[in-house]
Amino acid sequence: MSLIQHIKNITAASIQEVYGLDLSPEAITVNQTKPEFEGNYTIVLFSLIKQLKRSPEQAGQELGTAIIKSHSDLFTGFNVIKGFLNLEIGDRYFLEFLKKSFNDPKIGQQPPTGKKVMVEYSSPNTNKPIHLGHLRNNFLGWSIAAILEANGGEVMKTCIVNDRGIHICKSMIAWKLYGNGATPESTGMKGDHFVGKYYVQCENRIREEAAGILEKVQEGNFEAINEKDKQKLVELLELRGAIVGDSDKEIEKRKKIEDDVKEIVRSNTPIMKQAQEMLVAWEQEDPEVRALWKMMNGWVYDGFEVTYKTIGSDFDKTYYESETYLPGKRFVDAGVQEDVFFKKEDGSTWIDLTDQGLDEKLVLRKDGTSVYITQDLGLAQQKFEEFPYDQSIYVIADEQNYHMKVLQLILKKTNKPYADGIFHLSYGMVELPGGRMKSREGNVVDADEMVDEMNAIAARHTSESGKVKDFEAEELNQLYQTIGLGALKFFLLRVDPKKRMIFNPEESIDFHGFTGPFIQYTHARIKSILRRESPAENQFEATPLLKLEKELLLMLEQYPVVLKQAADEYNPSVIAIYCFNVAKTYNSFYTEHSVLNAESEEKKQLRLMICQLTANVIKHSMGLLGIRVPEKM
RNA sequence: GGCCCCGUAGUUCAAUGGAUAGAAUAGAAGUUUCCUAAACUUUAGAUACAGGUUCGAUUCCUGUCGGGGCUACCA
Repeated sequence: MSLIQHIKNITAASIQEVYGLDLSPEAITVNQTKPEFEGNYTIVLFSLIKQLKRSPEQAGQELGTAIIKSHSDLFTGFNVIKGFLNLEIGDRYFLEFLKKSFNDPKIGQQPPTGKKVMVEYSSPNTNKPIHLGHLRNNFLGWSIAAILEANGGEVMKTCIVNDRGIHICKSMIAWKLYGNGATPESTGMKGDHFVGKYYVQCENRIREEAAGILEKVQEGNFEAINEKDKQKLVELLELRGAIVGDSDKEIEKRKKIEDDVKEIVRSNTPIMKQAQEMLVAWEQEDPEVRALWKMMNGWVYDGFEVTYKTIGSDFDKTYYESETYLPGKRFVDAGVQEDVFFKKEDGSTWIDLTDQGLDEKLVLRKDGTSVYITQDLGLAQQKFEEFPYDQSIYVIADEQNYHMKVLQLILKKTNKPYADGIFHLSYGMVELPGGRMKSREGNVVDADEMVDEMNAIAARHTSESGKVKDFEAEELNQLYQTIGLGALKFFLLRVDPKKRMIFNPEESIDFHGFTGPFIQYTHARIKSILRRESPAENQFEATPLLKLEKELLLMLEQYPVVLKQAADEYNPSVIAIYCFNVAKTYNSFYTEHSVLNAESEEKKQLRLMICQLTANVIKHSMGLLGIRVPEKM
């Protein structure tokens, strides 16, 4: 049991004993004592005083006395300041903890709970390479899976590849029009980048063509627009003309309408029409289109494989949208039979969510083809059949909050037993100082380039320090990768997933301070000591612990609590922050006290054990973030 | 228009309703005959604004201002 939990239980028992009041241990707030006060843990009494019918001071004195009296083996003193009861933990507890756990490389690992959890993450589109935002997704998903496993869960990692749709057709049509039969091999490009090049080329072409059409449309010439869109455009242009003022609101309204107009014009460009035709041909299983699709997706998968291997993403099962959209349609058909979905006159299929405060939602187009959410319905069913989970986590950016809400709601309305287990791990997007990244506009930070750059910086720092001159070339490469990727992963995981974060490409990611390399360096320093001497498994006199020794042990003892918190909150940043604090405290300890030249043999043994324990906790916790720690750097 | 999220040092991030709001970085000043200075020590600097609830509010509620997202027969 963790010390904090133990203190809660003891406090509840003491309250029972002194006041005859039955309180749940969970109703008691126990914090770590602020450094400016005496003590290690603090019981906050304010919330209790009404029930205890005492002043905070009096309650503190009475409780403190009772707690010390009943557990003189654990506590050595207390003080009361205002409503805070500060408790001093005796050295003995920490020494026993140290002896018990210093040599456990799997420290923190919890026994199996039997809980089955599926984690879907990464889920790329196959029309372009992955960028910095996708890296946050990959690192988060991988780390959450590891954290849940460490807490005793049985975890299955999955990935849904969005391998069909209009975006892929854009790459395909551009390649057909401008590629001249080029391949990744013939150009020496990585497959995903190669295909992404054509996606951007298609977008550029759309923009060019749209500009010309837009000009004509504004002159009242609609010859390039289909009949239905023409109606819409006329309406929109009228609406726009009616807004004449120049207040901020009116300017914004006009801009919104203009954006709608642009979007309609874009879909009427010749190249876009070709892409749409290609999509229809794909659904009709046109052999030529399918062959091209297979070939280009194959190139992308070759590229992804390299990137995934580098960044450490792996999956127990990969799903493909091209294989789940048909089950999705069947899901909808079944729902129509059960009257959960309904058909409109034009043949489209919908679900009414207005009783939930949402709108009606389309689930099949009037031509019977599936939309985005259709395949998610089919996939959810398939997932549960293959892995009957207690919980299914979707690591998806927060721009899809509405989509995920709708998905879960539909599954509930269709009485699926697995609907309640669905959890959307909604994370904030990575933005640039100028706003969000848009593949369409090409202002993205490419993942492969980012990794290369981080490795290069790691190489520069390493050679400047000159500390690993005995390394072979291959070892050096490994080290650069460990440090560079460690810096990148830590940078993206140290922030609360729910919050969006800003990355400034002008300032490269730091290697000092609150960073991965800082912690890796601390680990390497510890290992340098342990290479010279290992702790002996002998009994040592419990000499009084010095302040930093005790502080470190106090912190290390909390590791399982931190692990649980990270799992409960689906938040790897809890671990990143904890691990940084451990490393920081260790560095102070390291500077202040010599290990190998300690004041006495007992102190040396004590400190060697602390070193060993610290290294184990750092290695294990960084491992949960997907970050390796080097023996030397 | 409707729904949702976010405003904390110059910057990037912390803070289950609890003590004097923590870090990192950038700034200023120091530390190496001694286990790795990617380190350590000292210093200065912030809760957008106005109300309310509370013994106590960065946190909860209301309003104002500012930023973002969603509201597709795109994915």
